[in-house]
Amino acid sequence: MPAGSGERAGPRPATAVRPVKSPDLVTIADVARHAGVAVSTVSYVLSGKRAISEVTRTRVRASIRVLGYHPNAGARALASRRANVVALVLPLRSGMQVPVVMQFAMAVVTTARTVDHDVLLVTSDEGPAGLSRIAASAMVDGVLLMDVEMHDSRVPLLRELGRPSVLIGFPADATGLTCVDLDFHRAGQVCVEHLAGLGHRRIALLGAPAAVYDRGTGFAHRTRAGVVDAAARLGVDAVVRPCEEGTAAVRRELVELLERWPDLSGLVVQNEAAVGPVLATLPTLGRRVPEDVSVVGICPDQFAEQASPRLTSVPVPAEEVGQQAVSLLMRKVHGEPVPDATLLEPRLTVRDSTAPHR
Amino acid sequence: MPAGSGERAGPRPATAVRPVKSPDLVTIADVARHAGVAVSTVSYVLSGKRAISEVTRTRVRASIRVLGYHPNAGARALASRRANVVALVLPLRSGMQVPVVMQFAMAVVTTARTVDHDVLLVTSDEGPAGLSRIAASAMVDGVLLMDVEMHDSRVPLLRELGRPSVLIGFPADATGLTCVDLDFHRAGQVCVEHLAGLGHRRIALLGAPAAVYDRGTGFAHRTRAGVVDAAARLGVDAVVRPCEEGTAAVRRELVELLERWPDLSGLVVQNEAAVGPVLATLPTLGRRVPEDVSVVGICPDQFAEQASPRLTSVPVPAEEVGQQAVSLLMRKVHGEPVPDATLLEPRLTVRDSTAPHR
DNA sequence: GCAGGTTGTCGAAGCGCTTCGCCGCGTCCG
DNA sequence: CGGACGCGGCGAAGCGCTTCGACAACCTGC
Repeated sequence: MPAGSGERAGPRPATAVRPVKSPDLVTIADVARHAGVAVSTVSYVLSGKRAISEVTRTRVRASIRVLGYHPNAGARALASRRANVVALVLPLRSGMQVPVVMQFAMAVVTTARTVDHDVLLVTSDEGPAGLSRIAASAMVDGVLLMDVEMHDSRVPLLRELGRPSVLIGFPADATGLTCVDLDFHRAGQVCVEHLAGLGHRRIALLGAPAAVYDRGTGFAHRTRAGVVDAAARLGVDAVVRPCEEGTAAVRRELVELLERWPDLSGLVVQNEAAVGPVLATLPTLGRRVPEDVSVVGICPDQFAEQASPRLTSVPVPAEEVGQQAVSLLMRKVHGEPVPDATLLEPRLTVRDSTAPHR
Repeated sequence: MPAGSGERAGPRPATAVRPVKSPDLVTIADVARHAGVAVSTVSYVLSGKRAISEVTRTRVRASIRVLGYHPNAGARALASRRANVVALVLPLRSGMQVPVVMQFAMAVVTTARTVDHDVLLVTSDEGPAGLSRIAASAMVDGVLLMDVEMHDSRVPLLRELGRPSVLIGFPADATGLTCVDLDFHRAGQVCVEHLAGLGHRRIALLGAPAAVYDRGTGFAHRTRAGVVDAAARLGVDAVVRPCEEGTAAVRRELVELLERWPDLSGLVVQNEAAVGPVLATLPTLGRRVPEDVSVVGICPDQFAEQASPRLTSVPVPAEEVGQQAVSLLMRKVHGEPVPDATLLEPRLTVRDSTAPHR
């Protein structure tokens, strides 16, 4: 070793040290040498795929810690044919429920980390090519697809790819696919049941923006179906309408709705961005919440809590969906069988925005 | 080829097929064979690092297309010591401006793709360990850090890491770091200048939630400073207050503010979640917008457009910041010099929520 | 007509890791 | 007491790619 190369009394504060070799580099070979064992032994200590004696194991672990060793991801992927990375394919477009998407993403990342995987963020606007690239380059072991539409162009591709995948949301034809989502159909029903139970006989669903329905996004359609179903079954009149975002649009919609059906007394709102405006606007139209009109939201709890009055709601359990999705994906990656469909039961939380019909 | 191995009328729905060879595989060797050249030649065609004759090049390209070849990312990373991936480190916590963050993320992904890079999503709640792991495992060529705080614990670490990095936001001590952001200080000034120009003599800044200030988040502090500066310079009275999210909190805040300073006629709102409530609440307190009170927002254009009245605002140019960040990062990755600080000039768009003081 | 460049292509040596086969032990059993 | 076996460890063969040096073949210009 060149004398005194390790320490410097120079002015530089950090970054010093950096032993002998080039920038990064602490390879498994370094660890092996330091611990006085073979490279393969270190590998086995790490993977646990073969028995290693207690004593060697601790020695190797110590060397790893001392040297600050982290396996090179590329090399590992190459040799093991496992990248320990999953792709998260997010839509990138208007009308999507941004905070919910974010919650999903975060839940996915967090859960993935607990099983030693990282997350590659892919936008679907790169289209099929993006998916193929990711898959073919073996960058990822599996794919998580969000915001799936009823007739989603990515779905057939995904089938061909033959890579483990899990969809968050349901396409029209889910054959051979693994899907997870809140049971929106049931969620729609639950909202109506709640309102009907309070005696409301005419209700409205204020849904996602029209573009979302046109795109055939599953959750919107399924919620609508659930609302219509339950209404018919319970004998209440339900009118469903898409709703654009923005205070002005919401006001317009409400005015029209109340003009046409003055006896409207229950509202289901499935549009995060509309919740605030709806609650703010109703009083200005002479309808108090909940005295005159009861409002149920399908939106994150955070919104419901912050609204005033606090909103009775069915939250989208983003966290839970994200966790489920990752754990299903991991099972597929490991070749285990998984159920095709996982529907999470909606839970309605009663707060201050709903009351019995007068 | 085994006769008829491609199609199967069997009962299994998907996952079938799996032609001849093992799972994935179309390697560079396959391409070379198909094109009748050496492996290295294919590599050079791909990278353009050596001259290849027109004729060979097209032949190779054709083979690549025919076989649907995509280079194995792991192998490439291993051999070239380049992962072609950048890490995007996002905060995961309350009080953050979710839609803006999302916009950043999307801009980053999109821009990264244009320079042939992918994006690994990392949450900072894994802490320093996460960063070290990512860096040491050579998964990424560079790091993008979002939502940087004034005294951010990740910053010293980042310095030591010696990996190319770019921060979105500014820490207190930015020595040796590359940072990009909207010039929030200037943004605060611009808002005040606009209001002062309209004749308003007492204004308030309704800022981010208190937690954000406590955390020492740069943009909040810098905006506040800008507001205070400009107010002093222009001789207007400015009061600054943090503001929690939620309709109720906003109302409380406004009531208090107006009680204490009845002559308040200008409001700067830097809190996406508060914009709607503020505009909805002011009229109920007997203040029309913009006749009695002028409101300027620092928030995404989308919010400003959807508000009613349409909000005069300084948007956070997430798209531009994202692009800048990526392109700076790429230059660092390639060893080129880059400026330490990139401050984007704020642009104020006048809409319907501000008017001359009466 | 030949030294000295180009230009285009090839072969081979790794990059850092996993994994397979092998082997020297100590144990257990027949 | 010898063969079978499990345990703990080693060495080496790749994984698919990039890159370096070599080297034909083809120009130049004197």
